[in-house]
Amino acid sequence: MNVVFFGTPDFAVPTLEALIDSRHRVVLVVSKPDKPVGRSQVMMSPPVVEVARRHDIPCEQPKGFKSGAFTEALGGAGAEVAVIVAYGKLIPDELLSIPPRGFLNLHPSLLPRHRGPSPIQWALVCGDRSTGVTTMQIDEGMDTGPILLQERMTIEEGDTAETLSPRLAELGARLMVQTLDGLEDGTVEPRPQPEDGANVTPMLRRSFAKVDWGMPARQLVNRLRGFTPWPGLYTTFRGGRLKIFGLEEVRPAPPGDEDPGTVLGVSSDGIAIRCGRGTAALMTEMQREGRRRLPADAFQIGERVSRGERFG
RNA sequence: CGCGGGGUGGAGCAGUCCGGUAGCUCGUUGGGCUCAUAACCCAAAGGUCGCAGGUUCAAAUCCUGCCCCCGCAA
Repeated sequence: MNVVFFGTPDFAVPTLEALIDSRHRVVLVVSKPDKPVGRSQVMMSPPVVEVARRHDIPCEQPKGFKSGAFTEALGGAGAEVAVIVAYGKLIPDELLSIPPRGFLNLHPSLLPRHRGPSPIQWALVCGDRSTGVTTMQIDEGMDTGPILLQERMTIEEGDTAETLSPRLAELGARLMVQTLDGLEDGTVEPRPQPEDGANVTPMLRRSFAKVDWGMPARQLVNRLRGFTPWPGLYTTFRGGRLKIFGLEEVRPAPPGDEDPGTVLGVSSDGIAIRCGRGTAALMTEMQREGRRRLPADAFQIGERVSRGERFG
């Protein structure tokens, strides 16, 4: 089949490459506009665009869909189906009917669980033991369309969004090719999503990164996993910002009624901090603003954190 | 030119504003103590103070340029 591919970040790259290598043909790639990146604000193209260029596939990077220019380009591409993987913009309903077979989406969760914009991160934040990928047909709702194929994946104890994303991207890439093959052969049938177990994940926001030490330790650890590498986790310390890169729950938690954020003790393993509901967490790796990222023992040598001091 | 912090023995930091023989904690090495120890005591080694130039009797410290690392914001 001739395919139009919508995608932007690294997560979308494996699917695009898998489609290029498949029996289908990518006739047009659509991605978000270039944007300035980094401290020096250099203009950078999205990863998907880089791949498209390497394969000499035509590219569109519309700023919006209001003008008819893009509608025309989409219609003129002559594709039977559109595939969306982490494009980053909502497709207006009036475009959905342009490709004869509609729009397909690769969603990195086991729908209907974790609909919405940040399913990978939220699976980790919720402490899920497994997650997966779903291919589906797009309808007017938010990730509510009929399911085509689904595959489960185990979440490892040490997984973060950073380690889980590429694995799901690879799994999803294979699944999307299977889905297209199956649609073409008539062996894959859309089936409606159950409403049971559905939830919608909120878009990640910068403000989520600030630690609330009143949360139970386990929840803070899960948030760190889900928010790595972005937006991360930080707390305030001696008037500055302290990024947290390593956090473990202390079990069993030492007894006591200190305020959340209080330092319970310091060792070469890390700094033990009181969290919500009587729990405690051990901060094992951190970074002061302007400074380098450090393991707890090195941090402690320079900073001399003492028992009773407060974070947050 | 988006805003800001930092580069000082192997590690992490202080010292820079108010120039004057480089300091703290940890580590390393040797010795001691101990049944023993990552614990304790004593001692030692180890530094072109990011690079280049300038001012000065004298520069980690003041001035100029450059390199590298990082936080914020995008």
